[in-house]
Amino acid sequence: MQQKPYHHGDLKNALINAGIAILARDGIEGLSLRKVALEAGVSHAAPYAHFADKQTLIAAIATDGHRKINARFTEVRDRHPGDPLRQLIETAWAYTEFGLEEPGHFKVTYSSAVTKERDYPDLADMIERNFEILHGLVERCQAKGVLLPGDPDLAVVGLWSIVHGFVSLLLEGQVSHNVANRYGTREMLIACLSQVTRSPIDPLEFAPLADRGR
Amino acid sequence: MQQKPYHHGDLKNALINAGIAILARDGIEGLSLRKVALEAGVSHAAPYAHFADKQTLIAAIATDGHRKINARFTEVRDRHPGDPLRQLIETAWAYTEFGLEEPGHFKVTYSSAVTKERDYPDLADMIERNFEILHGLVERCQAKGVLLPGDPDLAVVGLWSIVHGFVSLLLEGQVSHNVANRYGTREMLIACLSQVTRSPIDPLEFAPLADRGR
DNA sequence: TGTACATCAGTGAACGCGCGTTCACTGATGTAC
DNA sequence: TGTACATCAGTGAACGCGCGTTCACTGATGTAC
Repeated sequence: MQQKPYHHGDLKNALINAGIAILARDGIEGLSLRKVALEAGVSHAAPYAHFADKQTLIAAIATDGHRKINARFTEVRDRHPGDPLRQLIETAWAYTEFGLEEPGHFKVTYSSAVTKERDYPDLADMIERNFEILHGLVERCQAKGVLLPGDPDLAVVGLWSIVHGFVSLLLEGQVSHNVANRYGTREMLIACLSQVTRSPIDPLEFAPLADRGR
Repeated sequence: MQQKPYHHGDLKNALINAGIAILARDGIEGLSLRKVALEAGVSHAAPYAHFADKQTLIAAIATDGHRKINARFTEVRDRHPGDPLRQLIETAWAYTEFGLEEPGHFKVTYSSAVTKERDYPDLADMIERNFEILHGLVERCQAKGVLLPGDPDLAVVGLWSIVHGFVSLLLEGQVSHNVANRYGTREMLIACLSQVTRSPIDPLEFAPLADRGR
């Protein structure tokens, strides 16, 4: 096994993962093609064999982010069949966890850094699939009286707004320490969700003690 | 009146406004000290007479953003005394309008581009003043049954999350065209708010026809 | 099985650019006497 | 009122840096016969 084969084998995916690693280390501002190449152990021109330009790499990283979210969402949906309130809460929590665990990747995934979805069909496809998961979730919640009736498209926007806003405010350090020090992240999320939810949320059931103060 | 007096007179504020202009034209990525100086009609080293470094200028721009939000918030509060639901909706709308009218300025204002509030007392002060306005609003809403009872601090986080998330998703182009083309911005905002609100919102009262399709 | 050749992935030097920051300077202003 | 001088705001050249992208190249792989 030689240490440095001339041909990498799977450089395309290696570059995507290198990009994610850079995002984790240096944040969204620190993402450059040259760093990505260095991280992947390859010369700085090598990425151009796999990506037309920086934008295209970013689109691939965003697509990967949507894929990870998709995996989390479907896992939650399938784990709690017939329990829309639980699905709602755990889906929101999965989104929050992704944001807190990989802030840079999260921001790229939901930023306009990639403007033209039209040019990246894989990305547009994943975005739509995730929208449809939320759509189904919202419909089930409405059917059980967990959410108000009404156009589910609007309800998705409302639900997504509150969770996305919550994560964004946390990541940007906007939530006053006065509040964030007194409650755990999951507690705060559940407090946000209780405001939109039409059935009361029992804190003992949904915010186990293990999460208090987290 | 000579065209180019050697001394500007009010360069500090001129630089802040130049920065806001750059943000409007080139967005948050395009903000550089050199462009700001050029925009203000001054050599690129001149800003250092007024700001220690780029961070400090950004902090001043963010402070100005919070000040503008503060002006909008207090105006709304004083225009609708004794009507917390109206105050809630118009405060949310004022926030949304600021975001849509000045996306770059909005993003800088609510980003972690300036990390250490501790070092910018004016900024921290404005942030706290705006938090307190929201705090008062939420308490009035709770007292009238517009919002659920509970720790007002948590309710502020929930309310702010939904509005901030809504604006962020709009600015990042994440709201599917399928939805955004069918509803006006104000309609969507009010749909989001109806989900948190405990008193129903009459669309005819709060989303006048003039705003439909906007 | 062996050879010629096309194809492909990765290299390293080079390009031009805009950036934040510094530094010695200069022009204007204000104050002390 | 006039002069000397300290203070201050703005200038322009220069620094070193990292960036995206290009280009001629080279090493490895795969295929045709």
